[in-house]
Amino acid sequence: MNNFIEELRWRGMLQDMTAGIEEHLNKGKATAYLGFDPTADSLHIGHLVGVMTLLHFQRAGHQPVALIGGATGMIGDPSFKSAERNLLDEETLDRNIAGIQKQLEKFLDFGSDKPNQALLVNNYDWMAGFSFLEFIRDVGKYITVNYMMAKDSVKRRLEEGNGLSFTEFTYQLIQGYDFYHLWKHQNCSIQLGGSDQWGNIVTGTELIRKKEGGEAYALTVPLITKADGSKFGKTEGGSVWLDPEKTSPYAFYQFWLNVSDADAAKYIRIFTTLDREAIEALEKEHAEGPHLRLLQKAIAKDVTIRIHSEADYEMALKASGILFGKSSLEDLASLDERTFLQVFDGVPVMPVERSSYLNAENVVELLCTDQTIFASKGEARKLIQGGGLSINKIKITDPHAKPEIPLLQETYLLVQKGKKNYFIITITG
RNA sequence: GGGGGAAUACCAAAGCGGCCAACUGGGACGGACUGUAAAUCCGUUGACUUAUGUCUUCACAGGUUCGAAUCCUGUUUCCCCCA
Repeated sequence: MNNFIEELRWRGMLQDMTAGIEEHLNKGKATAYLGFDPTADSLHIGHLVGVMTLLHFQRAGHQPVALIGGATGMIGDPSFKSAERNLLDEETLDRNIAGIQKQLEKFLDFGSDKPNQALLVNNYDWMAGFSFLEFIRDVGKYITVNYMMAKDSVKRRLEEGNGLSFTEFTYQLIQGYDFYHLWKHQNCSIQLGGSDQWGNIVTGTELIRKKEGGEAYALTVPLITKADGSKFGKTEGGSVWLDPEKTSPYAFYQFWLNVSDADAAKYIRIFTTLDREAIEALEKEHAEGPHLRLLQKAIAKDVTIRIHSEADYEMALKASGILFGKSSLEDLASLDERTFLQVFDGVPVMPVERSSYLNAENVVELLCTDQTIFASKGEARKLIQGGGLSINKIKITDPHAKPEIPLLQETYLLVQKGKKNYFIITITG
């Protein structure tokens, strides 16, 4: 059994913890929980820090509990949000919970043969039947309004003058009660969470102490930041999801590969399970040849395989080589149709009839068959004149030239607008 | 309520009768370089068109003029000062 706290500490995943937690953990197997909001049917990589925290907890021999906030998700945490959330209906919640559970199984061992098997609980199960009267009598009684108002999350909302609804105000009590419930019924003595959850977590420890004189602990992990100050986990396309339907394994792999040097050393500790020696060796190598981006590749590989699969990783690697390597028409043509379509999965497609392809006066006309690739012919012409357009990896320089480019698989043209924007023209008919 | 000023393309900001599709900066997008990076440099940034031409733009609606983003009238909105 390795030391959970030590592990988090060297990985830079320790933000704050309550006194006595180390001693408590040293006594033997403990149980900790961490909550996920079921706001979507998939987790995104922002959730990954929490998931990894639970993973380390289990690897340290302890029992992790993933709590899905079926009840709290109906309310919305006021922490660091400026406006109240829309309430989710039950049907959506059920779907979201199922999706999230499936993803958690890739990290945590839910096998019942383990003494420290992971558990998945849904606070809706114990909150749904809780009557208002019972709640204010059994829970509300122990926590003063003064205490609740002193929380940063609440204080901020009051100061901003927008106010917050009673429902939101109650959030910390519900979360506090979750902790109490798990403490009471699952012997769960620790709540883990992002640093923004600190206030909510200690409301729980407070409740446990006041209600039953019990001991409970809190531990938070830092919010992930980027060196350039922009928000972590976002691309132009939005969040990076774990669900391959929302973010393709290729895009997922690319996200990690594009992490900046400044962030890579931090992220490899947080998002992979590589041990300290391996990471330090990689860092050393990376420092000698930063352009090889060994750290980024290591993170991308580890995370992609875990979330998706070895095969998805291979595919992403292959796709990246074709898209960004010094690949040629031959490389493209060497792909069989199935692989080609997988590599370019998610790329916008513009269907063109074979007759209009054959009759096209020039490249621009072909490219502007509809608005998929360019909004106007002028735009297409300008880009071509600026040297920014390739078809099947061949740079087009003359907007008036006839589109005499061999089709891939007799059917496809791969259009490259700039370096990173790909489109496929499918010749039909 | 009285007085003054302003409204320009994604944003900021010039232009104040023809040389204005509109200076410049930022952003965005492309190119070169590179590590699918940062920094730097270069180009594009209303639409159409075989470029050197046409069409629609400078709050809105009218007007003056051969000709207006630029002058006049009205409308709307915003800002400042005095009450």
